[in-house]
Amino acid sequence: MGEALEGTIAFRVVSALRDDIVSMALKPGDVISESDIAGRYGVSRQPVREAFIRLAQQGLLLIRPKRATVVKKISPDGVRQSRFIRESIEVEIIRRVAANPTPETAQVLTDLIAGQEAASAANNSRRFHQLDELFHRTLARLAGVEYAWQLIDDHKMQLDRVRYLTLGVSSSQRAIAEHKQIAEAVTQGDVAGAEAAMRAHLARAEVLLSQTIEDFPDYFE
Amino acid sequence: MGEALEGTIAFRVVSALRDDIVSMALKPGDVISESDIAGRYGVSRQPVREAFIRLAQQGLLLIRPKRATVVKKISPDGVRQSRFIRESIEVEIIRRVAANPTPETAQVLTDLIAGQEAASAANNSRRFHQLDELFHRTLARLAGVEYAWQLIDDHKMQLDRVRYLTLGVSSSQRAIAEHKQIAEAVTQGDVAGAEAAMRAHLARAEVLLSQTIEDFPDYFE
DNA sequence: GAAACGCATCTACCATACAAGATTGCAGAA
DNA sequence: TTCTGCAATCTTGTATGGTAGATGCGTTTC
Repeated sequence: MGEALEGTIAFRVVSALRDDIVSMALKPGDVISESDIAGRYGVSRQPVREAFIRLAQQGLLLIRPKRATVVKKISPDGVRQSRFIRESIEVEIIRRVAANPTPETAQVLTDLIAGQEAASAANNSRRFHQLDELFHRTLARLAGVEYAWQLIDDHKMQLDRVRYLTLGVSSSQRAIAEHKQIAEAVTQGDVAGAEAAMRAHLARAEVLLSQTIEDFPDYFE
Repeated sequence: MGEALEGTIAFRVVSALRDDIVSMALKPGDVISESDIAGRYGVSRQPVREAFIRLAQQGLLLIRPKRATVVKKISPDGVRQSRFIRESIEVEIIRRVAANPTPETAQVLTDLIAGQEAASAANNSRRFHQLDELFHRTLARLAGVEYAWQLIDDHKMQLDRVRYLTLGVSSSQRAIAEHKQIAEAVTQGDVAGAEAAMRAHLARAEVLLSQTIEDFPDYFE
């Protein structure tokens, strides 16, 4: 659904700022001004301003007119609703895929899980994370709604910020086991089972939020 | 999740252009330039440019760098996936509401339906449409995920453009009957029944798309 | 001492000028 | 006639100056 203006200064600024925000190099509550960022990147204020607009629309910045622009604090309720949205869509996806399983489905999913096991054995957590995301995006593709995943991805930025605060906690073994459950139910055409497995998989990360809020109260609103 | 810069020129331009696009006053494929719109509204290019960026991010405009900006044609696949997203979320919403029905729930829903019957009797289609939308948004509020509705609303713009091409076709009587079915299942705590009723309600508008594409091929990609 | 006022100084917003890529159409040559 | 190439003229992208609103602090006043 988006646009395509790569190569422009504004686009580079957007990418750089988004990475800084999601990786917590820019912390929630930090105030940044157009002039500030413009000077830091050696560009004029104009493309920076446009980058601010884009990032504000994605929920990462809060523009307070004539006052300042701040890195948006993480909204616990926003995180909750982002999870709701993700679960709603992913459940519907897994239903559709499980309702019409094909040989290709089984093959692709088992390949991805094998890749995750390899990445886990090699302690390559970055690769593991990439494959984890690819697993979910592939399900969306198999359901014919790849754009829907893009939507989830946008909202996942909010969740990723929380995840970045609690790095290393996730057990890759458990995630792999859950992916196997999902894949098995899907290939057998077990719609209800696939849905239950997906809900369980998504619910597992839930517990972290309240603890994270206690650990980093200044980053939440 | 959004920002809050009402009162600015850019904001006014965004609203005006969005209304023009959704109402088909600006047709898919129409080329508009920053200077063009700026002159038409008596403002400078700057706020218009920012409005373009926002609308492009919402999927209504397509900015082709150094070439032109065009009103985005309607993507049949995009419409299909927007429906998928809406159905996924609204089904999950109705499940949650039906799982925990309260006296307030029943009261609010019956009030809204009564209002729709009044609007239908008065042939006030605009009012009817507002209440129809409010019915769905209220369900989101009752489920505690009002922001999720805002997400649906963004995507509904695509669907609304199609609807605008087929105006007057919807039977308000049938819509009211379906709302009653949904409300009844919800107040009785019938989760499965509420889900089925909601799916049927959302599925009813499906048939229009292929016919609309044949009638207005130039508006689709 | 405390509260109200005013000014310096931030900010984002808007207007304008310039730059550079893309398109169009015409002119000239093959 | 057809193709090539250049130039005028579109477009969006970027830079910069000025404006108005919001803030914070020091001064003044009661």
